[in-house]
Formats: sequence, C-alpha cells, structure tokens
Amino acid sequence: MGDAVDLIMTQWLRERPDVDTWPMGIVGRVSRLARLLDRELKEFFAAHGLERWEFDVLATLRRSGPPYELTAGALNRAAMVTSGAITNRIDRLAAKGLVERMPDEGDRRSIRVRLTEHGLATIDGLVAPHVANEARLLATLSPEERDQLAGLMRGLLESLGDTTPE
Amino acid sequence: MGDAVDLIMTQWLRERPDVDTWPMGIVGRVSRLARLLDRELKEFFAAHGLERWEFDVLATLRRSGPPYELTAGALNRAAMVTSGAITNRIDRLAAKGLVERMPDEGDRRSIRVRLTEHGLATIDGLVAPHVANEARLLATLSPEERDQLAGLMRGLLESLGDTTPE
DNA sequence: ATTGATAATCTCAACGTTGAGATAAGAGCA
DNA sequence: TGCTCTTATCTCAACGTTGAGATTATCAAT
Repeated sequence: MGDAVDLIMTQWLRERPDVDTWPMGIVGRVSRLARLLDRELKEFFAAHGLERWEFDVLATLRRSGPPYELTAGALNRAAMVTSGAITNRIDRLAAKGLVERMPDEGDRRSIRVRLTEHGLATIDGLVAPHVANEARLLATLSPEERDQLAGLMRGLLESLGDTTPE
Repeated sequence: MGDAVDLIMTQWLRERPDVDTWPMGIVGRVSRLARLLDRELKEFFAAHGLERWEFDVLATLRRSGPPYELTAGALNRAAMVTSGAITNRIDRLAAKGLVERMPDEGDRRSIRVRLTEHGLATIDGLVAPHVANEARLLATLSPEERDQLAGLMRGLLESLGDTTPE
C-alpha cells in the first residue's frame, strides 16, 4: 500500500496534522525517482566503461548535429553544472581522446569542443542500448501513462523556467 | 512550444531517427525537475540559515515521533546516502546543538540520534513554511493534476523497489 | 563456550563539484 | 581610440560524498 513517500506523509499526518503535506507527494517523489534512476543509469554506464556525465557530454555534442561541436558554455548550460566542472570534464574527455578542443574562429574567448571519431563511434554505439535500458526501467508505465507523466512534468518544468532559448 | 527536454528529443529525432527516445521524456524530466527543485529549496533553506540536508535529517527525526530519535542506520537509509556521509552529518548537527548521540541500550553497536530541544524547535518552526514554499513551486498544478502526477510517480517508484519496510 | 558470519558505525584517502577570482576578449559608447 | 561593462573560460582552495577498510558487537550453530 504505497511507496516510501506515502510512509513519510503518513508520519507527518500523525505528528503534525495541522500541516497539509501534499507538496511532498510531488517533490519527494521527484527527488527519490531522480536518485533511483541515477543509480540504475550509473550501473548501466559502468558496465559499458563510461561515467554518466561522460555519456551526457558526448550525447549533447552528438545530438547537436555535424560537425558535433559546441562551446564550453553551451555544454555548461546543458549539463546544469558550474563552469569549473565543465572545464574539468572537457579535460578528462580530451585525455581519453573522446573530444578535442578547437579554437573558436568568431570569438577568441570561446573554445569549441568537438567529438573525435572515437567519441562519435562511442556515443553512436551507445544511444540505442541506453534508451532501451531506460525503457526497461519504465516498463511498468502504459503508453497513456507515459504521455500523462511526461506532459505533467513538462508543464511543471515550463512553470519553473526550464527553457533553452539557444 | 515545450521545455528543454522537448528540444533534446527533437534533436535526437533529426540526428537519429532510428531511435525512439520516448524514455528520455520521462527520465530527462525527472532529472531536470530534481535539479531545479533542489536549487529552489536550497535557496529557501539558506534564507533560514540551514542546509537542505540539515532540514532533511531533522525532519526525519521529527516525523518519527517522540522521543524523536533514530539510529544512524535508519537516518542513513532515509537520506539515501552512504554511511560515511551520515556520520559526518550527525557530527555537524551535534556540533550545532541540534541533535545529540545517545547510546542504544538494546544494541551496543548502534547509536541513537535524538533531537535536542533546540533541534525540535528549529524543525517545528520550519515545516509549515517549507511546505508552503513547495506549494508555491507547484502552484501551476491543479488539484487533479497533483493527484495524477503523484500517483504516476508512486507507481514508478514501487516498480523500482522504493519501499521502507521498517 | 567458541567459532564464524553478519551487522552498525566510524575512519579516511580519493575524487568531483562549487563558487569566487583571474585572465583575456568582445561590445557599446564617447 | 580609449574607457567601461559584459562575457567566456580557466584556476584553485574549500567542501562533502563515496567506498573500502577497521572496529566492535550481535547472532546462530555447534
């Protein structure tokens, strides 16, 4: 009869009946789902010799289309981390030969990070298995439920200002 | 016409039309929502002189009911972090006088972490404002949508094994 | 009682992120 | 041209978590 969040809300109802904790039913579940899915994805990527962040950066470059390059700032925004973290990640991906830093002709403050052949092959071989793995984790949802869930979260994200104008 | 995840899926459709990326519509949004909500909550707690993890530990103890104490292991599981992290958190909360370590009579391997008066007053004063803040972030959802969203996520969590048997 | 397996907590080195500051380059304006 | 503001990236110290190992205690079985 319920998940961990149901238990939490039941406890609050007993201890603090004056507070209606309905928002925890959303926020708490988002948070727990994120953690559980994170663990599963981490396991999947480890089995393929990658870290999750490595996949994310490579995938961001790949889906941007040829020539598979973006500025550090664009990667930064896509990954939702700070600039120091992106510099670090680019360093390590470059050391593994998956990306290379190119000068940006138009703006010499910028760099362009480009997938190498190796990086392209790596991500292209992993996209379908990754999506299949995610589908496995979500197999319990019916097609209608998927759409409902995605739609509700989209609305929430939009209301929180989640847009990428670029 | 959409959030950041819509853009991502559009890009994949263009670059890799052979892959049906519907799972990203769920997993990606969960991940982004978690991060955005995290930022908002962090801001709220900072305004009240607390870290988010501090609130979480105090809240876990508070909702367990009198005498407001749990073992380190129970806090550990509730917070979904490793044992080293919990030891560290208990140390810092104890240094601030919000909790105290008590010996566990029944099992001398365990310790019991108990809310102090100060800790109890802190959490009790913050629960309602915290929930109100969460409600503000979710204000865009209608009551029906809240129930739908919570229900869909509950089902997903259960299928991923999110239960707290204790 | 002893032994061996399991469990709870703490310790600590390795690691990655944060966030502020440094550096360098573009942009707007006089 | 010179001045100022803004932007892009990198640097680096502080911080927290991870994850393995150490320690101590419990439990089951003999």
